[in-house]
Amino acid sequence: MVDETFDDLAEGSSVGAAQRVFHALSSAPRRKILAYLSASGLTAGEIADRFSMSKPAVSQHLSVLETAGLIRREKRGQFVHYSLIENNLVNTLNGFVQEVCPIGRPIKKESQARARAKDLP
Amino acid sequence: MVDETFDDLAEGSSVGAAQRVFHALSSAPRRKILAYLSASGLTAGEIADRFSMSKPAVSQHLSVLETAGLIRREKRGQFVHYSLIENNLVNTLNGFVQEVCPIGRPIKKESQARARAKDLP
DNA sequence: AAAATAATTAAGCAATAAGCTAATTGCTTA
DNA sequence: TAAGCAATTAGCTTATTGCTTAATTATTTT
Repeated sequence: MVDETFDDLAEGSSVGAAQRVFHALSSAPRRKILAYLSASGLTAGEIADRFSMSKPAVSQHLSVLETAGLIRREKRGQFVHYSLIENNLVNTLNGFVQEVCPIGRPIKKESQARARAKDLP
Repeated sequence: MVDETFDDLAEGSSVGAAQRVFHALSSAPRRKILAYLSASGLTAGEIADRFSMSKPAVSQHLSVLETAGLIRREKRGQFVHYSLIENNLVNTLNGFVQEVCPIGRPIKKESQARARAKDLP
Protein backbone atom coordinates (compact mmCIF):
# COMPACT_ATOMS: atom_id res chain seq x y z
CA MET A 1 0.00 0.00 0.00
CA VAL A 2 1.34 3.35 -1.03
CA ASP A 3 -0.30 6.57 -0.03
CA GLU A 4 -0.29 9.10 -2.79
CA THR A 5 -3.41 11.01 -1.92
CA PHE A 6 -3.98 12.53 -5.29
CA ASP A 7 -7.71 12.85 -5.51
CA ASP A 8 -7.73 13.17 -9.22
CA LEU A 9 -5.09 12.32 -11.69
CA ALA A 10 -3.53 15.72 -11.98
CA GLU A 11 -5.22 17.87 -9.39
CA GLY A 12 -4.06 19.01 -6.01
CA SER A 13 -7.13 20.31 -4.21
CA SER A 14 -8.94 18.02 -1.86
CA VAL A 15 -12.17 18.07 -3.86
CA GLY A 16 -11.13 18.75 -7.42
CA ALA A 17 -13.17 20.02 -10.31
CA ALA A 18 -13.30 16.59 -11.92
CA GLN A 19 -14.62 15.06 -8.73
CA ARG A 20 -17.38 17.66 -8.57
CA VAL A 21 -18.35 17.05 -12.18
CA PHE A 22 -18.41 13.26 -11.90
CA HIS A 23 -20.34 13.44 -8.67
CA ALA A 24 -22.86 15.76 -10.28
CA LEU A 25 -23.28 13.37 -13.19
CA SER A 26 -23.78 10.33 -10.95
CA SER A 27 -27.42 11.26 -10.29
CA ALA A 28 -30.12 10.41 -12.82
CA PRO A 29 -32.27 13.45 -11.99
CA ARG A 30 -29.26 15.70 -12.46
CA ARG A 31 -28.45 14.16 -15.83
CA LYS A 32 -32.06 14.64 -16.78
CA ILE A 33 -31.83 18.32 -15.82
CA LEU A 34 -28.79 18.69 -18.04
CA ALA A 35 -30.66 17.06 -20.89
CA TYR A 36 -33.56 19.48 -20.46
CA LEU A 37 -31.22 22.45 -20.37
CA SER A 38 -29.50 21.24 -23.51
CA ALA A 39 -32.70 22.11 -25.34
CA SER A 40 -33.23 25.56 -23.83
CA GLY A 41 -32.68 27.62 -20.73
CA LEU A 42 -35.38 27.18 -18.11
CA THR A 43 -36.40 28.73 -14.82
CA ALA A 44 -36.10 26.74 -11.61
CA GLY A 45 -39.87 26.34 -11.55
CA GLU A 46 -40.05 25.08 -15.12
CA ILE A 47 -37.42 22.50 -14.30
CA ALA A 48 -39.24 21.41 -11.13
CA ASP A 49 -42.45 20.99 -13.16
CA ARG A 50 -40.72 18.24 -15.12
CA PHE A 51 -40.05 16.16 -12.00
CA SER A 52 -42.18 14.43 -9.44
CA MET A 53 -40.01 15.52 -6.52
CA SER A 54 -40.41 18.65 -4.46
CA LYS A 55 -39.13 22.04 -5.53
CA PRO A 56 -36.51 22.22 -2.77
CA ALA A 57 -35.14 18.86 -3.88
CA VAL A 58 -34.80 20.12 -7.44
CA SER A 59 -33.20 23.28 -6.12
CA GLN A 60 -30.55 21.18 -4.37
CA HIS A 61 -29.79 19.34 -7.58
CA LEU A 62 -29.46 22.64 -9.40
CA SER A 63 -27.06 23.80 -6.74
CA VAL A 64 -24.89 20.72 -7.18
CA LEU A 65 -24.81 21.20 -10.93
CA GLU A 66 -23.93 24.85 -10.54
CA THR A 67 -21.14 24.14 -8.06
CA ALA A 68 -19.73 21.66 -10.54
CA GLY A 69 -19.68 24.42 -13.12
CA LEU A 70 -22.06 22.57 -15.41
CA ILE A 71 -24.86 25.14 -15.42
CA ARG A 72 -25.16 28.85 -14.83
CA ARG A 73 -27.66 30.74 -12.71
CA GLU A 74 -29.06 34.09 -13.70
CA LYS A 75 -31.61 35.95 -11.66
CA ARG A 76 -34.14 37.99 -13.62
CA GLY A 77 -36.74 39.64 -11.48
CA GLN A 78 -38.27 37.05 -9.26
CA PHE A 79 -37.27 34.19 -11.52
CA VAL A 80 -33.99 32.33 -11.69
CA HIS A 81 -32.99 31.18 -15.13
CA TYR A 82 -30.67 28.23 -15.54
CA SER A 83 -28.70 27.33 -18.65
CA LEU A 84 -26.02 24.90 -19.68
CA ILE A 85 -22.30 25.62 -19.65
CA GLU A 86 -21.42 23.18 -22.37
CA ASN A 87 -17.73 23.81 -22.36
CA ASN A 88 -17.00 22.58 -18.87
CA LEU A 89 -18.95 19.36 -19.22
CA VAL A 90 -17.30 18.41 -22.45
CA ASN A 91 -13.87 19.37 -21.23
CA THR A 92 -14.04 17.29 -18.11
CA LEU A 93 -15.37 14.19 -19.81
CA ASN A 94 -12.86 14.57 -22.58
CA GLY A 95 -10.05 15.03 -20.09
CA PHE A 96 -11.04 11.80 -18.41
CA VAL A 97 -11.36 9.87 -21.64
CA GLN A 98 -7.95 11.14 -22.68
CA GLU A 99 -6.52 9.86 -19.43
CA VAL A 100 -8.12 6.46 -19.57
CA CYS A 101 -8.32 5.71 -23.19
CA PRO A 102 -5.79 5.93 -25.91
CA ILE A 103 -2.79 8.16 -25.48
CA GLY A 104 0.23 8.28 -23.22
CA ARG A 105 0.02 10.18 -19.96
CA PRO A 106 2.03 10.32 -16.75
CA ILE A 107 0.09 7.73 -14.83
CA LYS A 108 0.22 5.40 -17.75
CA LYS A 109 4.00 5.55 -17.88
CA GLU A 110 4.30 5.12 -14.16
CA SER A 111 2.04 2.11 -14.17
CA GLN A 112 3.82 0.54 -17.11
CA ALA A 113 7.14 1.03 -15.39
CA ARG A 114 5.86 -0.66 -12.26
CA ALA A 115 4.42 -3.51 -14.29
CA ARG A 116 7.78 -4.02 -15.98
CA ALA A 117 9.72 -3.90 -12.73
CA LYS A 118 7.78 -6.92 -11.50
CA ASP A 119 8.89 -9.02 -14.46
CA LEU A 120 12.58 -8.53 -13.84
CA PRO A 121 14.72 -10.58 -11.41
CA MET B 1 -44.84 18.12 -11.02
CA VAL B 2 -45.11 15.37 -13.57
CA ASP B 3 -44.01 11.85 -12.84
CA GLU B 4 -42.23 10.27 -15.74
CA THR B 5 -39.99 7.85 -13.91
CA PHE B 6 -37.51 7.33 -16.63
CA ASP B 7 -34.30 6.76 -14.79
CA ASP B 8 -32.13 7.39 -17.74
CA LEU B 9 -32.91 9.17 -20.90
CA ALA B 10 -33.79 6.19 -23.04
CA GLU B 11 -33.60 3.19 -20.76
CA GLY B 12 -36.32 1.17 -19.14
CA SER B 13 -34.72 -0.82 -16.34
CA SER B 14 -34.78 0.52 -12.84
CA VAL B 15 -31.02 0.79 -12.58
CA GLY B 16 -29.81 1.26 -16.11
CA ALA B 17 -26.41 0.70 -17.57
CA ALA B 18 -25.72 4.42 -17.77
CA GLN B 19 -26.55 4.84 -14.11
CA ARG B 20 -24.11 2.07 -13.19
CA VAL B 21 -21.37 3.59 -15.29
CA PHE B 22 -21.81 7.12 -13.96
CA HIS B 23 -22.01 5.86 -10.42
CA ALA B 24 -18.82 3.88 -10.94
CA LEU B 25 -17.08 6.96 -12.28
CA SER B 26 -18.17 9.15 -9.39
CA SER B 27 -15.43 7.79 -7.14
CA ALA B 28 -11.87 9.10 -7.39
CA PRO B 29 -10.28 5.77 -6.40
CA ARG B 30 -12.31 4.01 -9.06
CA ARG B 31 -11.27 6.51 -11.72
CA LYS B 32 -7.70 6.01 -10.60
CA ILE B 33 -8.08 2.25 -11.01
CA LEU B 34 -9.35 2.78 -14.54
CA ALA B 35 -6.37 4.97 -15.28
CA TYR B 36 -3.98 2.30 -14.00
CA LEU B 37 -5.70 -0.36 -16.06
CA SER B 38 -5.50 1.81 -19.15
CA ALA B 39 -1.76 1.20 -19.06
CA SER B 40 -1.85 -2.56 -18.57
CA GLY B 41 -3.84 -5.34 -17.00
CA LEU B 42 -3.09 -5.89 -13.31
CA THR B 43 -3.92 -8.37 -10.60
CA ALA B 44 -6.13 -7.34 -7.69
CA GLY B 45 -3.07 -7.29 -5.46
CA GLU B 46 -1.06 -5.11 -7.80
CA ILE B 47 -3.92 -2.65 -7.89
CA ALA B 48 -4.26 -2.67 -4.11
CA ASP B 49 -0.53 -1.95 -3.82
CA ARG B 50 -1.12 1.36 -5.52
CA PHE B 51 -3.58 2.54 -2.87
CA SER B 52 -3.39 3.29 0.82
CA MET B 53 -6.69 1.64 1.61
CA SER B 54 -7.22 -1.98 2.55
CA LYS B 55 -7.38 -4.81 0.05
CA PRO B 56 -11.04 -5.56 0.70
CA ALA B 57 -11.88 -1.91 0.03
CA VAL B 58 -10.09 -2.08 -3.32
CA SER B 59 -11.87 -5.34 -4.06
CA GLN B 60 -15.21 -3.60 -3.55
CA HIS B 61 -14.22 -0.87 -5.98
CA LEU B 62 -13.23 -3.48 -8.52
CA SER B 63 -16.58 -5.14 -8.09
CA VAL B 64 -18.41 -1.89 -8.76
CA LEU B 65 -16.35 -1.30 -11.89
CA GLU B 66 -16.99 -4.82 -13.10
CA THR B 67 -20.73 -4.59 -12.49
CA ALA B 68 -20.74 -1.40 -14.52
CA GLY B 69 -19.10 -3.31 -17.35
CA LEU B 70 -16.03 -1.10 -17.30
CA ILE B 71 -13.48 -3.78 -16.48
CA ARG B 72 -13.24 -7.53 -16.89
CA ARG B 73 -12.15 -10.13 -14.37
CA GLU B 74 -10.12 -13.20 -15.29
CA LYS B 75 -8.97 -15.76 -12.77
CA ARG B 76 -5.61 -17.38 -13.49
CA GLY B 77 -4.49 -19.75 -10.81
CA GLN B 78 -4.69 -18.02 -7.49
CA PHE B 79 -4.52 -14.56 -9.06
CA VAL B 80 -7.30 -12.48 -10.48
CA HIS B 81 -6.34 -10.33 -13.44
CA TYR B 82 -8.31 -7.20 -14.21
CA SER B 83 -8.31 -5.31 -17.49
CA LEU B 84 -10.19 -2.46 -19.10
CA ILE B 85 -13.21 -2.85 -21.36
CA GLU B 86 -12.64 0.33 -23.29
CA ASN B 87 -15.65 0.05 -25.51
CA ASN B 88 -18.28 0.30 -22.82
CA LEU B 89 -16.77 3.29 -21.11
CA VAL B 90 -16.44 5.27 -24.28
CA ASN B 91 -19.88 4.30 -25.51
CA THR B 92 -21.64 5.39 -22.38
CA LEU B 93 -19.89 8.70 -22.10
CA ASN B 94 -20.40 9.35 -25.76
CA GLY B 95 -24.07 8.47 -25.50
CA PHE B 96 -24.45 10.99 -22.72
CA VAL B 97 -22.57 13.72 -24.51
CA GLN B 98 -24.72 13.10 -27.57
CA GLU B 99 -27.81 13.55 -25.47
CA VAL B 100 -26.67 16.68 -23.72
CA CYS B 101 -24.59 18.40 -26.26
CA PRO B 102 -25.13 19.09 -29.86
CA ILE B 103 -27.67 17.07 -31.80
CA GLY B 104 -31.43 16.60 -31.75
CA ARG B 105 -32.91 13.86 -29.61
CA PRO B 106 -36.34 13.02 -28.21
CA ILE B 107 -35.99 14.79 -24.92
CA LYS B 108 -34.69 17.85 -26.65
CA LYS B 109 -37.75 18.09 -28.87
CA GLU B 110 -40.08 17.46 -26.00
CA SER B 111 -38.48 20.13 -23.89
CA GLN B 112 -38.47 22.64 -26.73
CA ALA B 113 -42.14 21.95 -27.37
CA ARG B 114 -42.95 22.59 -23.72
CA ALA B 115 -40.89 25.74 -23.70
CA ARG B 116 -42.78 27.03 -26.72
CA ALA B 117 -46.16 26.13 -25.26
CA LYS B 118 -45.50 28.49 -22.35
CA ASP B 119 -44.99 31.45 -24.66
CA LEU B 120 -48.38 31.12 -26.36
CA PRO B 121 -51.66 32.48 -25.00
C1' DA C 1 -1.52 -32.90 4.34
C1' DA C 2 -0.17 -28.54 6.36
C1' DA C 3 1.19 -23.95 5.77
C1' DA C 4 1.31 -19.87 3.05
C1' DT C 5 -0.57 -16.65 -0.28
C1' DA C 6 -4.33 -14.18 -3.16
C1' DA C 7 -8.63 -12.64 -3.08
C1' DT C 8 -13.23 -12.22 -1.61
C1' DT C 9 -17.21 -12.19 1.57
C1' DA C 10 -19.24 -10.84 6.02
C1' DA C 11 -20.29 -7.81 9.70
C1' DG C 12 -20.23 -3.44 11.56
C1' DC C 13 -19.62 1.63 11.81
C1' DA C 14 -19.16 6.68 10.68
C1' DA C 15 -19.99 9.93 7.17
C1' DT C 16 -22.66 11.40 3.22
C1' DA C 17 -26.61 11.93 0.24
C1' DA C 18 -31.42 12.45 -1.15
C1' DG C 19 -35.62 13.31 -0.04
C1' DC C 20 -39.47 15.66 2.79
C1' DT C 21 -41.99 19.73 5.26
C1' DA C 22 -41.75 24.17 7.21
C1' DA C 23 -39.72 28.62 7.39
C1' DT C 24 -37.39 32.41 5.04
C1' DT C 25 -35.95 35.76 1.46
C1' DG C 26 -36.83 38.59 -2.47
C1' DC C 27 -39.59 40.55 -6.02
C1' DT C 28 -44.02 42.10 -7.95
C1' DT C 29 -48.54 43.66 -7.87
C1' DA C 30 -53.16 44.70 -5.92
C1' DT D 1 -48.09 48.11 2.54
C1' DA D 2 -50.07 43.83 2.33
C1' DA D 3 -50.65 39.77 -0.30
C1' DG D 4 -48.89 36.50 -3.48
C1' DC D 5 -45.60 33.98 -6.05
C1' DA D 6 -40.65 32.16 -7.02
C1' DA D 7 -36.99 30.21 -5.08
C1' DT D 8 -33.91 28.93 -1.56
C1' DT D 9 -32.42 27.72 3.17
C1' DA D 10 -33.04 25.10 7.50
C1' DG D 11 -33.91 21.12 10.08
C1' DC D 12 -34.88 16.47 10.10
C1' DT D 13 -35.23 11.32 8.62
C1' DT D 14 -33.84 7.42 6.12
C1' DA D 15 -30.90 4.98 2.94
C1' DT D 16 -26.47 4.37 0.93
C1' DT D 17 -21.41 4.59 0.68
C1' DG D 18 -16.84 3.73 1.94
C1' DC D 19 -14.14 2.14 4.84
C1' DT D 20 -12.41 -1.06 8.69
C1' DT D 21 -11.13 -5.88 10.76
C1' DA D 22 -12.15 -10.75 10.91
C1' DA D 23 -13.46 -14.86 8.64
C1' DT D 24 -13.74 -17.68 4.40
C1' DT D 25 -12.55 -19.75 -0.09
C1' DA D 26 -9.39 -21.24 -3.45
C1' DT D 27 -4.84 -22.17 -5.02
C1' DT D 28 -0.01 -23.20 -4.59
C1' DT D 29 4.12 -24.82 -2.25
C1' DT D 30 6.74 -27.49 1.16
